[in-house]
Amino acid sequence: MTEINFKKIKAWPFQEALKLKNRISKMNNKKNVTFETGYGPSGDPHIGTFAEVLRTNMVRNCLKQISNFSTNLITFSDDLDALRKVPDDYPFPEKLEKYINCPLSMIPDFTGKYNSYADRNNNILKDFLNNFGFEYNFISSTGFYKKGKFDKQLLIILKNYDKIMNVILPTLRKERRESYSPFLPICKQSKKVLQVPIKIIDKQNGIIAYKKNNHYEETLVTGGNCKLQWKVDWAMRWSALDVDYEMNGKDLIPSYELSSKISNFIENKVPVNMSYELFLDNKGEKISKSKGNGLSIEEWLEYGSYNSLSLFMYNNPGRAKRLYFDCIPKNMDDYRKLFNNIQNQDDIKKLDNPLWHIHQKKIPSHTYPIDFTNLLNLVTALNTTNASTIKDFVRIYLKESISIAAEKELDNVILLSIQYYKKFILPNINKRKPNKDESKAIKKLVSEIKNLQDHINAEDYQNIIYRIGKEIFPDDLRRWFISLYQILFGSDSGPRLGSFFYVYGKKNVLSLLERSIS
RNA sequence: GAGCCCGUAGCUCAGCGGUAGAGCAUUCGCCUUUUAAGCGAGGGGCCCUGGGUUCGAAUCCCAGCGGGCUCACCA
Repeated sequence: MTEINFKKIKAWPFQEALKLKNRISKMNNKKNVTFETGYGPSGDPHIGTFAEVLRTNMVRNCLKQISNFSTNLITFSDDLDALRKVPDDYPFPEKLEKYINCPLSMIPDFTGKYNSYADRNNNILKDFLNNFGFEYNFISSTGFYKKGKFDKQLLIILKNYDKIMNVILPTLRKERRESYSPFLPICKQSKKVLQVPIKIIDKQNGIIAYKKNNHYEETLVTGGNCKLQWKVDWAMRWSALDVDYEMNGKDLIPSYELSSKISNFIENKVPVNMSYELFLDNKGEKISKSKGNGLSIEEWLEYGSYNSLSLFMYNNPGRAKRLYFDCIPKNMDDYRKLFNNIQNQDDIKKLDNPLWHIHQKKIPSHTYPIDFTNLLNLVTALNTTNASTIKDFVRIYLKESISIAAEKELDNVILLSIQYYKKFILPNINKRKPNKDESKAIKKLVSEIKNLQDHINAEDYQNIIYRIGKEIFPDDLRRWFISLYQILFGSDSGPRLGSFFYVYGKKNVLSLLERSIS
């Protein structure tokens, strides 16, 4: 095996993996490395959450490449967290309204398919992750709290209650300081997560009390009776789950710093961290579920491939990027370019190719045989949503035959291009009406085509078009073609008409022409 | 107030030590049929400014000037 100097690899996941390896190497007896991504299932999974898992997995993949540590990736769902607001796009808002401040995992799923509201959102995320072929350990916060898997850390936090409060309180406003507590008791009657001041009753046995109506109610901090306020919760998880690496959006940089300080009073475990920039919508504003701006995972996948989405997520995580529909064609084409590049790259150069990271070093052997933008032009030019017509034209264009595997990719990308065309191109197309002369010529075209026998070839069509063009625009044949494109397709250029008519079929051609002059 | 990101062609951006790049836009040329699903050729740049490091800086470091976002309530 040749020695590779990984410091020279520029790809960011390798640089992150090196940072992590250096840290881990200093620890004694460390054999397994844990990556964590956390998310709150308060609504449909956000594309940012998804990006975080994707990117974390890329770092994990690189660490495997440069070291012998075993690794695992935790996807942690903070589903004991309370519902604060009903998502705008939720189908049953009035039903959900009643459960404000209740843990997400204790709210029923009103769609009737899952065990709970959180379970639904968790499963949608898991489906996405599975489709991308990730290995991960999904952890439900609720499950861990209830099984007592956080009890040890909860007791340590209670023991160091004052020290932790001293770290947190200065970061809060006066009003919030009055009510703040790292422990949020879960009311046994209302099931609500309470944000109330607490009194410590028994540090040893983990008992606290909070004011309820006119008396003090006692509760255990352990066993899922209390949840931690999230910054403390985060720090607690690092210890309890032994987290070595975790990313976060730049909005959480101050929280990461605070949680790092808090962890000094738990078990002193702070993961290697990377912060990434947030995604922006087409106006340059942060995308969020509540605003519904930007793009969701589903929306991307409706018009673009999984791989194009992965590529977008791979590129420049440290930069604020506009995430909008127009990113899709560019990333579809970039993917194909990089795919072609990687075929001839040596083993070291491959490590810098985004595809190595996207595919977790298992590069596929084929991809779609035509650029997406090219295909979009074609679909636009043909002005059709018929997949087999489009495919026939792609065949003519490619000339050489394609493998069955590539053909499958082609079928898929044709469907995506049709979706894209319907949504973004078709609404803007303006076919114009023919003028008197043009109308006459098209009528003549119709009657000549009608008189031909059924199996006409492309050349025959082309000859008729030329002949009629010469009669009506003897000095400017070019204008004849442009006119036809404008009238039939709503654009100034298009496919060679003879070939198009041939592929499109006599019946379809006649109806297209007749419609244009009606 | 603090933190993060960005300033490169008209626009959107890539490049991140070794000749300044792509797509779109623009200009010109090319259909009596051999890919107009366009094709070919061009124009367009103090790589924000000023210092530093270097044989060499758009690229690395420092300072400044612009622009944007985020956090300081919740997560």
